[in-house]
Amino acid sequence: MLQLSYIRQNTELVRQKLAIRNFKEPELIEQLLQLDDERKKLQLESEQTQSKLNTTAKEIGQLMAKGRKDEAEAKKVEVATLKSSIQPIVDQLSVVEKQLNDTLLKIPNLPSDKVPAGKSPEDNIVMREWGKKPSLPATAVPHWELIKKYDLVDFETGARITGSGFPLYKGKGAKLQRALIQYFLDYNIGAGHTEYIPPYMVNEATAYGTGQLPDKEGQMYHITEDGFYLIPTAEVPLTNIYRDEVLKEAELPVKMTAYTPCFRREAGSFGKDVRGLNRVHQFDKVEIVQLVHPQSSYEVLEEMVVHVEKLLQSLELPYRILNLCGGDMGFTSAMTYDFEVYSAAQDKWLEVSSVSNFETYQSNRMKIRFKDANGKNQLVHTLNGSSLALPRIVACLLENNQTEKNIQLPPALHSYFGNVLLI
RNA sequence: GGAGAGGUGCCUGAGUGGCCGAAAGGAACGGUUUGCUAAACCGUCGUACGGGUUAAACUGUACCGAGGGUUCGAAUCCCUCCCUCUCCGCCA
Repeated sequence: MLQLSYIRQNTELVRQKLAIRNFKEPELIEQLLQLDDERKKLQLESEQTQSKLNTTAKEIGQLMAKGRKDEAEAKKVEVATLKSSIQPIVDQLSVVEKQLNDTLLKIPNLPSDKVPAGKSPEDNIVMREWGKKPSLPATAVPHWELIKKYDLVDFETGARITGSGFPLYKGKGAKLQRALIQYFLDYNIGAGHTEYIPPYMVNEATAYGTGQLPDKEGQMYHITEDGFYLIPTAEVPLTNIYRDEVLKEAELPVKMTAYTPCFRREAGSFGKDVRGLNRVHQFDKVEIVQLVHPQSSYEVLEEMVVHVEKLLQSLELPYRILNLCGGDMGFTSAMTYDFEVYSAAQDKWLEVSSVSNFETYQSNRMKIRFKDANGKNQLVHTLNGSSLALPRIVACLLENNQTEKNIQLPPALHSYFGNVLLI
């Protein structure tokens, strides 16, 4: 969440930036400031009374020790009065604090200066495009047909085991998943990321930390009996590793990576564009997360973009990079680049990675700080990106590399897959 | 799942009702000393939100796993929950 002190000091700027994001409830800012004023007033009042109460309690102790019982009893009456006068203030204070917090949770992150204004995906800016769209044989078919032809993924059985959108990978289809995961992880480790295998379920506090709650409640699978959520991305457990920590400045940047399955309910997305692997409820993804010094976060964002680019290039998949406009960006992001690969048989761009800088939006919730040179605690900036989400990569690999008789994987995968051809 | 023990600051660990935001030791940081390293010595060494100030100084409140309760007063007593450890059971 945003920092209240920042909103207080830069109210006008905050309003302007939220407008770039097409934020629908600008009146929340005004409410927030009013609530904060009220909070301060109540806090001051209750603390002053509490202070008096505390000193009186100490005096009673001293009087008792000296055996001056009557005086002590008189003081006790005094304390009782103070206590009854403080109670309504404390109650009111907690109500206001709750409102304040709830309001703050409803305000999205501020877009950075480089974020274009806009309302919908049409307003995203294509930064660059790489690679040549392949010319496919006349017999070329979309990946869901290739999957059948080569018996790589069995959607029907997956649906029978669980439900639609839970693919059952099989044979070389399963092996390809494993090869890609291994390849992506090795690549990230090579760039200095520490590998983790985190829990795949998280508790409520963790889901709040990265901002999945309360904003995206309906998108996560919820295990109500235990109060857990299935992770929609490794970002959630990874970033929360450092929740409530104060790092040393020298420990930055913290670079992490993890493979995890990801679970998404994607409510309301049924219908279009959901065939085959285009959109599923359970998918595999390798994620990178960084905690960095505020000064370098935008530099790191660009580095992460290049990092993902090189990975896509090694897979020889044509891609383009979008600078997401304010209206299309996620709630918690200050700036996001989306990566889309070209799916030749569908003639479509499919999103395979999203690289974002959250600045202090997440770290403020999670209280991830570092001690700066002056000994002051500052919030770190958090960033993350996919490198990469598998299903659509698989879809493109299959489609773009199909020949009349087989599918030819790019050389980068050979040592991971064990041979050149995928049949 | 059953039985027991326990959760205190960066770490170890003392503290069983007021003198405790918390002893002591270690680590870390700054300094003195020193041919270098080591050692020794001195100092600093929690967080959040307020008040105050140009900024400090200074100051208030809260926090000893979380939430309630008892009490004039709670790290300390009571209740609930969470977590960790040991043993047993079950199980990949």
